[in-house]
Amino acid sequence: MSPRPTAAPPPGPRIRSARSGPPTLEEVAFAAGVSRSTASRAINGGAKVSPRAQAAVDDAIARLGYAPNRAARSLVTRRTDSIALVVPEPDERILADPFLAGTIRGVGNALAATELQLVLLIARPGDGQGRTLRYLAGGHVDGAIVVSHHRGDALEAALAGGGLPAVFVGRPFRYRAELVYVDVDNVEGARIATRRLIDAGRRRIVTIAGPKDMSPGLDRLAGWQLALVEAGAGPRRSAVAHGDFTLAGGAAAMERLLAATPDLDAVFAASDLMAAGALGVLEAAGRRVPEDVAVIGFDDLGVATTTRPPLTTVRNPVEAMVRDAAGILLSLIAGGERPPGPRIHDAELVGRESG
Amino acid sequence: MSPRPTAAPPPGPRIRSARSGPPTLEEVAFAAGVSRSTASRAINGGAKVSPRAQAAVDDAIARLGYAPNRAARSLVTRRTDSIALVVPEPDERILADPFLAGTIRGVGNALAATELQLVLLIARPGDGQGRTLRYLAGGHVDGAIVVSHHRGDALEAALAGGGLPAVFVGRPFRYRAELVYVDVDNVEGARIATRRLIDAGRRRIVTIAGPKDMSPGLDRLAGWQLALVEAGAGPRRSAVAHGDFTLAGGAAAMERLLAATPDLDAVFAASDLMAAGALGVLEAAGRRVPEDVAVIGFDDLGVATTTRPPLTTVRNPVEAMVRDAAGILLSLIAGGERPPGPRIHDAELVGRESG
DNA sequence: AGCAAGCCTGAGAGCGCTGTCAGTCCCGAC
DNA sequence: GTCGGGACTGACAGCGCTCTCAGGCTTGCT
Repeated sequence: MSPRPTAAPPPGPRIRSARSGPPTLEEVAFAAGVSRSTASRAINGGAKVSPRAQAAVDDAIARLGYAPNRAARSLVTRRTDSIALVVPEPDERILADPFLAGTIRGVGNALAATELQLVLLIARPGDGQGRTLRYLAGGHVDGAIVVSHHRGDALEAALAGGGLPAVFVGRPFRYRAELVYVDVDNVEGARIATRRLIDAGRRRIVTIAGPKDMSPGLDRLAGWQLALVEAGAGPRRSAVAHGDFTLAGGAAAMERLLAATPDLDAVFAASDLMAAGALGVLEAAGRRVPEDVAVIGFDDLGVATTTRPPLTTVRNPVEAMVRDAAGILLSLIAGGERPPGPRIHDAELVGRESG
Repeated sequence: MSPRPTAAPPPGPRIRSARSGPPTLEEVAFAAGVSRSTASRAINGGAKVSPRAQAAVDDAIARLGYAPNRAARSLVTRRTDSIALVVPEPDERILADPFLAGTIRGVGNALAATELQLVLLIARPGDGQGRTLRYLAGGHVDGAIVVSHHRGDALEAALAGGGLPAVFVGRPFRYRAELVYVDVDNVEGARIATRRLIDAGRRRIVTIAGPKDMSPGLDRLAGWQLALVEAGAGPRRSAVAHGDFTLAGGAAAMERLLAATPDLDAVFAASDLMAAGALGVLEAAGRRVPEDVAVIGFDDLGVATTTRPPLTTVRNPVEAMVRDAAGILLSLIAGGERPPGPRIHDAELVGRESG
């Protein structure tokens, strides 16, 4: 019983505390004149609680400014009411920052309607299996959304067990049937971009591909190849240069391409940032865009409109994709069935001036 | 004692142990042949624990794959071992995404060495005092880093009480002595940028300022004015146009400026994104950059190198700034003294081609 | 050899909350 | 008037962990 000494400390100076900590359920119950159990019931769901008791508790909560202690609750319910967003360390070679921002926005939106909190886990590369995995396995979150991982990420293996509900954003490099993921249709996106180039009469279409250890890099390269094959033009080895999704990487790749295939008249870059890098090199080489060389990028996450000329690109619906992932995760956590296959979002061509 | 009924529930599909949930301290202690207390001591700090016991516990932990239950620990220690990163909803008018990414990277780095977790709180605009404030006040985190808020954010008032250790990144719009913050020297940054323009012989230097309800917007405007006054040239009213830190906003502002001050020969934009927008308008208007009009931006967070010509700009050391903020917060949480004043980082001019 | 002083260790009491279980109370029905 | 039953309610047992308290045991000193 003893509802804790309600001694009066110096007039509670600030927002919370200065008293002996935030109010507890015990105090709420006391203030409402009911038992702890009833107060608890009134707070959660309110089934089997008389309107009178409910009102009393609600009132007490408001008066005291009560907020349930998450730790205590989670200790008994075994739920944490928070999910992890696992992102790779945003190093130099990252897909570009806008991607991260879009991701966060998407998850944030999806979670806004719930009481779930977002715990950001930055998977540091050197860390390997360490911290992140331990945290995830430690039952500190109810589920996880994993973004943009590289080949060999231990996460995939660890999460494949299905112990923890998890959804990947972007096809896991090493696919396993148990893994749930959402993605943009990278192959198709690259295909339609390349197709546009072909339809415009370009004859020597090269590509700046992404890293070989990231699925978007691979898939976009495949789409480019596919389009060429469909058009009856087998791609040439010298027409591919790998970049690392950065501006500088794109520029370097463009230089290699120019050297290997001087007669190129179009380039499909696997990311806008790389396309931007290519633009610079092209200009320095005296090639006009799009007159001499058409350029198409991928992502449309911001950079595409800042370049000159503005980039024709393929829209990567990050936000919708991530919101989707969050929705699936929520359902998984609620005990829903694992969706039969990945959820692939359409990639849409955005025509601008570069190609 | 009873180390939990090892009844066999339907084959627990969990990632960890098919037993009943993750291992507990009790189990570790049992495996190590010591008491729960000793095991606990061995895990935390290990003071007053014999090497023998310590080794036994370490071994047991490794064997069992034990990870402390955060909820239980936090329930008794009253610390949550997590801090909040409060970011505003990244809406259209946001300072630009790279800022967010840099922020996250900075905090991540600073926290990497600790056991602290990062909880991301997205302060939705419509939400007002709601969720975010309640969460912060609810004792769910040990401290908070608050980023880039607008005028009137209720956070400032709520956090000024000092109940929760908090550090702002960017000068709070309504400054209070109790508020701790780190910032880049916006005034000085804008001043040196403008000064460079003056020294280059530019005579009619206009500015695309930021929104009037954000401190960086105001401060950068002030720096521009300061430089002009120092040079003996009072700024003219028509030489200022406010943008909203976006590309489109910058473009619109540039158009207004061009109309109001056709003879302008230099523009200082309060952000690179706005500068990029201005670049487009300038080109469309047939003004060459930098020959006819010099352009300098602010931030150097990525866009500056993708524009043509590349932007001369002022580097905003976001990452260092945020890392600094995290350091201060950590010290605050540890009971350290509140630093006497804000920590202001130097803004550095980065010369490129636009001005 | 005897005693104080450490050094380690184990027992135990909760932290705040939920959920089970056994009532209590008030009905209408018999 | 009594009884069965539904609607609510309160007591209580932990969830897993930390931390205070008392020891038990080894040392160091006299």
